[in-house]
Amino acid sequence: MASGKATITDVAARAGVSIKTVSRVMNREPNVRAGTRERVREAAAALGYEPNPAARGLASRRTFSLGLLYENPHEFGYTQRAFEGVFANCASAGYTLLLLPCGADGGGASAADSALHLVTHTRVDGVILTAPLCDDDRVLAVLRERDTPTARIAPGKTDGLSCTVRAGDREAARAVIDHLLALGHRRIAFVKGDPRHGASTARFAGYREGLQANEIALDATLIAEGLFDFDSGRRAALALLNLPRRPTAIFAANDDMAAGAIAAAHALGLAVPTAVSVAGFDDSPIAARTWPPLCTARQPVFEMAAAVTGDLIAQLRGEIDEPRHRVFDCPLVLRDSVSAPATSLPACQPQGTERHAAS
Amino acid sequence: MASGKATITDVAARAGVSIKTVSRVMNREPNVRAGTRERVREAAAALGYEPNPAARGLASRRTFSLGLLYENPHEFGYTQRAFEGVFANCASAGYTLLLLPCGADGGGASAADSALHLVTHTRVDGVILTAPLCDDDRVLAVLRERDTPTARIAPGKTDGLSCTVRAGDREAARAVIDHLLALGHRRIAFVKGDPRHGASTARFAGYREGLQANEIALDATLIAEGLFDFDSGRRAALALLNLPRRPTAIFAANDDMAAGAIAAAHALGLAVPTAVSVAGFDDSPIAARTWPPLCTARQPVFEMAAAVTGDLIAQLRGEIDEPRHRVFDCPLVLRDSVSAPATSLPACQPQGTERHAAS
DNA sequence: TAACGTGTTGATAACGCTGTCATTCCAAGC
DNA sequence: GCTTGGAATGACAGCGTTATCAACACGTTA
Repeated sequence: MASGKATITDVAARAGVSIKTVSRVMNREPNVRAGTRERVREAAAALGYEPNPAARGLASRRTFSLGLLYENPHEFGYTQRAFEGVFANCASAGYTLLLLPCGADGGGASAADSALHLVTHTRVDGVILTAPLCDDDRVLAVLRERDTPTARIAPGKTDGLSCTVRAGDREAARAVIDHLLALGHRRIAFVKGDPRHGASTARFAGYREGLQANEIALDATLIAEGLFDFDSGRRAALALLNLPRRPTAIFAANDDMAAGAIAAAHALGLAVPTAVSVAGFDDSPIAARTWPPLCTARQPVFEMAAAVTGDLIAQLRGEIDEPRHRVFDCPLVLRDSVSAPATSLPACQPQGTERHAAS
Repeated sequence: MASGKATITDVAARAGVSIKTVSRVMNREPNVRAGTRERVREAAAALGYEPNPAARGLASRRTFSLGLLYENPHEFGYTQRAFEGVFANCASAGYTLLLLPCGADGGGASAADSALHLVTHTRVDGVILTAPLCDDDRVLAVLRERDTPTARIAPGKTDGLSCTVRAGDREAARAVIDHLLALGHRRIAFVKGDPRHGASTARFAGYREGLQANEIALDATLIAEGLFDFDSGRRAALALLNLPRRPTAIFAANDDMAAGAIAAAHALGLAVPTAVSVAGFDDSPIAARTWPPLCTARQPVFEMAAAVTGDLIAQLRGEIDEPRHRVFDCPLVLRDSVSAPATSLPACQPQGTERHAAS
C-alpha cells in the first residue's frame, strides 16, 4: 500500500479504464460492470488511493462536511454527548464534522451574530443546530435563504423545512411527577430551565400537567426560575428550601440544576432524600456523581444526535424528500436522591442501587 | 453585500486588476501597492467575496484545517475545555477544526488503530494529539513519516519534533501535598491516574517528593490504582477508607476520581473533610459541583490548548522553526473538601468560600 | 545614456476531480 | 444478418484558486 499520493489518473491507468470510470466506482454510481468495478477497487486498494476532497469539492461544489453550531455549553456533558452522536454518523457516511462554537463575544455581538457569521463564512453542505440556536429566527432565515439543509436538536417547535429531533420532555417530566406523587409527595417544587430552550417549556408543562391531573393546585411560590446551570439551580433551591413551608421534593428541569439543589440542601444541613427529595432531567454524567446519585429521566442525547445527523445526510443525498421529525423517549432512572417524604410512610427504597423504572 | 457566490474573477474585474493580484491581497502577500490593495479590498467587500476553500486547497495543496484527535473522554469536562481552547485559535487564524474522536471499536481495533486510520484518511495540515494518544509511538511514527506537523497536549515526554504543552503536574501535586502536610495530615493516600497518561506519573512523583521532603516514609498500602474516572476513584477510596488505619486525607490524581472518593466517604458515613479530607487535580467542572466542593489544583486546559494550537499554526506558517514546549502552572484552589485532620488542632478554615492559594 | 536592480503586475498552466455528452458495446427482436 | 435501444464507458471541459515565470515601471548606478 503506497502513501496517499496516488491520483485518480494512476488508478485509471492501473485498472486500464478511464478516470471517469474510476470516479463512478469511487462514488458508487450505477452502470458499471461488476468486473470493471472489481478491477478498479483492486487498483485503488493497491495504490492506497484516497480521493482528494478539495478536488472533489471543487468539481462537485459540495464540501462533504457538516457544521455543528452550538452555544455556550452550560449543560456540560450534554454537548459532548451530542458531538459524539453527530460524529458517529458523519464518519460512517464520509462526512467530516466542523465544530462551530458560537459564543457571545462580550463586545456586543450575541451568540446568534456569531452563528450568522459562521453560517455565512463557512462552506458546509449542511448545518446542525443545537438549542437554543435552533430556535433563533435570524439564524434559521439565513440558512433558509441559502438553501442550506438543516437539522435541529431539541427545537421548541418544528417547521416543515428542517429535520428535527427532540425528547419526549413533557411526558418524561410527567412521569417524574407521577413517581413523586406515588411516593406521597404533595409539595413538589419545580426549577425551570433556560426559557430560550424549548425543552424548558415542555418540561414545565409536564410538571403542571402531572399536578393538575392529580388535582393538586399549582403553588406559584414553589416554581423557581433557573438557567440550566449548577449555580442557578443552587440559588433557586436555597430560596425554595428557606420557605416557611418548604417543599418535600424539588424537581429541577435538568441535572446540573438538580446537582445545585443537592448542594443547597447540604449547605442547609438538610439530608437528601430524607428531608427533601431531588430529581433532575437528562441523566448527564453529573447525575451519577452527586451524593446521593440523582433520580432523573434519561435523555438519549447520543442517539438523538446520531439519528438527526443521519436524517440530514439522507436529505443531502436526496434519499428522503420530506424532513423527518423524531421524538425520543426519556425513561425514568431511579436513584437515591428521591424517596418517600418523611411525613408519610417510608417507602421501600434500597440504597446504593441503580434501577430503571419498569415502563 | 451580495451573497457568497462572487468569485475571484468578479473581484478582479471590479477592481480592475488581474486575479493574481486579488489572490495576493487575499493572502496578505507583500509587494502590492497600498492603493491597489485598498481597491481590491473594497471590491471584495462590495461583492461579499469569500475565497472558495476547495479551490484554494486544490491549488495550494493545503487544507487550512487541523485535526483534533482524542480518545474516550474519561475526564469529562476536560475534553470540552480543550476543544474550546483549540477552536479559539483556529478560528482567528482562519483554520477550521476537524473533530477526530478515536475510540476502541470493540471489534479488536484499539484507539490507536482508529487514530491511524484517521491520520491516514483525513487530509489536514496539522494534527493535535491529546493524552494518551500523544504518547503512542505508532501514531507519532505515522505522522512523522507523512511530515504532518503535530502538537501534543500533556505528553509524557517531549521529542524535538512536535510542539507540546503540559501542566506543571509534579510541582502542583507537590503543592497539594505541602498544603495537606501544613494542615497536619500525615497519613495521606494517593489514587494514581491512568498509567498511559504522562500526567499520572508526574503527579505521583509530586506526591512522593512531597512526602519524602518531609521525611515521611511512603506507605504502599496508601497508594491505590485508578484510571482517571469517577468509578475507579470511588472503588480505590472505598478500599483505602476500609483500611485498619485509614488515611486522614486522600489525594486523587484528578477531580473525577476525587469526586468518586467523596462519594465513597459518603457511602461509608464518613464526613468530608471532618473525617477525611479529599483533594483532586484539574479544577474541572465537577470540582465545584461535589459536596463539599473540591480542593484541587487548577489546570488551565483552555489556555494550554489555545497556546499549543497557536504554536502549531505558527509552525505551519513557517513563523517558527523550532517546535515550542510550554509548561503551565497549576495554582492551588482551596475549597472545603480539605481541612485539618480531626486528631490535630483544627485549623481556621472558613466554610463555603472559594479561595485561591496565595502563590 | 545604458544597464541594472527592485517592486509591482499579469498571462497562463496546473491542481484532481465531476458533469456533460458523445461513443461503444452487446443482447434482443425482426 | 441488420437494426435497435439501453447499459457501459470515455473524451473533454470546467470548478476557482495558487504557482510559475515573464513583463513592465521606475529609480539608481556605472
